[in-house]
Amino acid sequence: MKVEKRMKIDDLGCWRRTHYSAEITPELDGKEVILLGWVRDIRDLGGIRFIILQDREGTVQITVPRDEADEQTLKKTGLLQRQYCIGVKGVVRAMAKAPRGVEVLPKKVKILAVAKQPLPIDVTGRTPADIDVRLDARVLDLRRDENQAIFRIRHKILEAVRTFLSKKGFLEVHTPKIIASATEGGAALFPIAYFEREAFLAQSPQLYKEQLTMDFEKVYEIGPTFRAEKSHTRRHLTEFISIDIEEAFATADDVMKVAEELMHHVCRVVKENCQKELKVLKHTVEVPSLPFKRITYDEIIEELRGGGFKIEWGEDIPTAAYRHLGKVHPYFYFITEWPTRLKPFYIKPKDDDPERSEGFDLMWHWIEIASGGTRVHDKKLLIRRLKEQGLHPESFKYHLQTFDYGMPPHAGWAIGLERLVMIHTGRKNIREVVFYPRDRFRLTP
RNA sequence: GCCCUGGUAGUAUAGUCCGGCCUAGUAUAGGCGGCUGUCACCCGCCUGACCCGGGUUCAAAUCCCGGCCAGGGCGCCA
Repeated sequence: MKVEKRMKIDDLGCWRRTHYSAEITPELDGKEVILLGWVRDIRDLGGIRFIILQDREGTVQITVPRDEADEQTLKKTGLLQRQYCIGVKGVVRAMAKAPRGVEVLPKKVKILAVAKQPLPIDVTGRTPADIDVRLDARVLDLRRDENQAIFRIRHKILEAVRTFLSKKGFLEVHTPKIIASATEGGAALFPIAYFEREAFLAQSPQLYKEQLTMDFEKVYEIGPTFRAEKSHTRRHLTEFISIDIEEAFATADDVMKVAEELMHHVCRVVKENCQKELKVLKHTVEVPSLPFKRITYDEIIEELRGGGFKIEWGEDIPTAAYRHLGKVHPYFYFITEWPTRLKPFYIKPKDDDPERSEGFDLMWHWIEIASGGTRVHDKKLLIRRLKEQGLHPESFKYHLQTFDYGMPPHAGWAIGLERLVMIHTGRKNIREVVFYPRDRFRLTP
C-alpha cells in the first residue's frame, strides 16, 4: 500500500484557457498558452517526460525535457498521474517528432484535482472493459474517444432535428411527465408517490401533443418517456428520449413525408459535419434517397411468407421476421396500413377498410425507429376504439373533453432518439448512446 | 416473465471439458528503480484474483445444488 502523498492542490486563480488542445498547431510556435484539462497518459523516459493532456477538443503533448525545464516544473510534472485535472501555462514549440508536429513546453503547471490510482477503467482504450464495468465508471468512460464521438454526433442529431422541425413551422412544446393515469394502455407505467396520491411517469406525450394541435397546429417535443417493461435487449431502456411531432390538418401521408425528409436531413448533417467522429467510430453514414419505400402490412406478410415466415393476417411481426426484413430492405422503409387491432386506440382506421389503419412504422433495417399515423379526431369513434381496446373512457375524461372544442384532423409520429443515434454511430447496444442509461436492472449511477 | 451463456488481481484474459502437475499463467493499470524524443516507449524488481453459501472427494478455480450478479436472446416495444 502506497503512503498517501501530501498533494498540494492548486487554485485555478486567474488562469483561464487561451486554447483548446486541438487549437495548438505548429503555427503558434513561440506563443504562450494556457491549457486546462486532464492527464490522459504519461511517458517518462528519464531525461524527458511526455504528458498527454486531454480536454473536450482532443489532446496535445506537453513535453518536459530535464535540461530545459525549471526545477519546480520538473517536480510538479513528476507528481502527475493519469486523469489528474491540471492547468499548464507554457510555450508552444513546433516539433516534427511530436504528435501533430507540435508540443507545449510548460513554464508552470497547476494540479487542480487528483485521481485515485489505479483507475477502474483505462481511458486510453487500450485495455478494454465490459460495458457493465464502464457504466459503473461512466464519467471516466465518457472521456474515451469513442464516447466523445458518440455524444457529439448525438448533439448534432438533436440540433439537426430542432433546426429542421423549427423551419417546418413546428413549435417546441413540453408536456407533463407526471401524469394521473395511463395514456395509451399497453405498456406498463412506473407508479410514483405523488403526495397523498398515486401518479405515474408518462410513457408518451401522445395525448397532450394531440391536444396542443388545437392551439398551435404543428408541435414537437423532445423529452423523456418511461416504460416499466421488463425488456432485456440491446435496444430497450426504461427511460429514453422520444422525438414526437403532431400536425393539424394532416394525414399519415403528410407526416411520413416529414419523417423521411427529417431522416434525410439528419443523415446529411451527420455525414457533412461529423467525419472526424465517424472515423473514430469506424462507421459511415449514407444519405438515403427520397422517397422511402412504402410497403403495406399485407405486402410485408406476403414477403415474409416467401422468406419462410408464416404470419397470419392481424398478427404482430416477430423479431426473427423483422431481422429477415432487414436483409431484404437494407435501409429506411415504411410499413403502412397496419391492422387496426395491432395499433393503439388513437390510430385512425381506414374509412373504406376499418380492419386496416392509417398507422405506419418507420423501419431501419430490422429496427423500428418511428411509429405514427393519422389520429382519430372524432370523439364518438375514439370512445368506441377505447372500448374495443379494453380501456375505460372514464379514465380519459379530460382528454376526451378536448374533443368537444373543435379538434382538428391531425397526424403525427414518434422517433426513438437513442435508436436514431445508434444508426448514426453504428453502436449495437442502446446503452452506449445514453449518458446514464436506465434499464430493467440498472438504476445507478 | 421465459430461455441460453458466463462470473479468476483495478481492467481484460489463460486455466474449468477430463479434479492433483496452480506455489493460479499473461497483458495492461498501480508501486519502486533505470533510461533525453516517446507517441500501446523500453528494461528490471514488486503488489494484486478463483462471486457467495452448501455438498461430493484423500484432494475443488475445476464436479453437483442453491443464491446473487452480468452478458445475450425471446416476448413487449421506440
